[in-house]
Amino acid sequence: MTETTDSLVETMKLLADKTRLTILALLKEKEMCVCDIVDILHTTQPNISQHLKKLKNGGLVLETRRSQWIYYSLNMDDKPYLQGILKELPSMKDELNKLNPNCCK
Amino acid sequence: MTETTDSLVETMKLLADKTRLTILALLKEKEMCVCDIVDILHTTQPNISQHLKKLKNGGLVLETRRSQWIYYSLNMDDKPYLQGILKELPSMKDELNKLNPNCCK
DNA sequence: TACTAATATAATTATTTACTTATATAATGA
DNA sequence: TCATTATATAAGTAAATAATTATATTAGTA
Repeated sequence: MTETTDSLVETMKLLADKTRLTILALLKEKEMCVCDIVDILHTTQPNISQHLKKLKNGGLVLETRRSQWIYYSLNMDDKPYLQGILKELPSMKDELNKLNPNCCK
Repeated sequence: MTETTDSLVETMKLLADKTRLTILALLKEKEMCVCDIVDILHTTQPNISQHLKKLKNGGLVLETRRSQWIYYSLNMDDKPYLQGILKELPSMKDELNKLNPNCCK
């Protein structure tokens, strides 16, 4: 049940960035496509794309393609301690309401 | 009950380093003085001292001086989610047994 | 097939940060 | 007071990394 210190450090590095932590907070609400996330976080698409890649490689998110959109979802399966961390973050519900209705349509 | 994202990021940065994470794993077992930690981690005293300063500033450890030694102890009071993270780390009990008996004496 | 939209990748740059070496401070004891 | 031990601080360097800009890939559609 105990992880190696090295792999835990790698996971903590993923969480030690505001953009990535906010992405995880968003995905806690619901799965989202890249354009949704770019919309909310006010940064560039390549920036989000690179952060998502890191989160995916670290096993924190899963991706599914549905036609031209790629949806990302939170994966806490093998990291139960994530729940306690993400619980600390403020709710992102307000941001979800502001989503561009033309995104992923 | 929810922290700001910024302050959570700062805490995650503190955890995203192998030396600091190992220090926390050690302090989970018992409070220790600087020379104990230097002994176990095979690095230099200034290096440990600087890591301890960061952990202290981030509120993750407390320090107490007892004559010429300064003891550090884990402080999870306002960060309950730390428990779940540190639980993932391997036990440090073996390292404690190897401690130099002349340290802090 | 050509065009557009969504997303990923590559290369560059600037910032952050861990570690090292040298030095300073603080406490103890002769 | 002087010497020693424990710890902290300062300055410099090298490595890691987030963001930007440009370009590539993939899917859908006319």
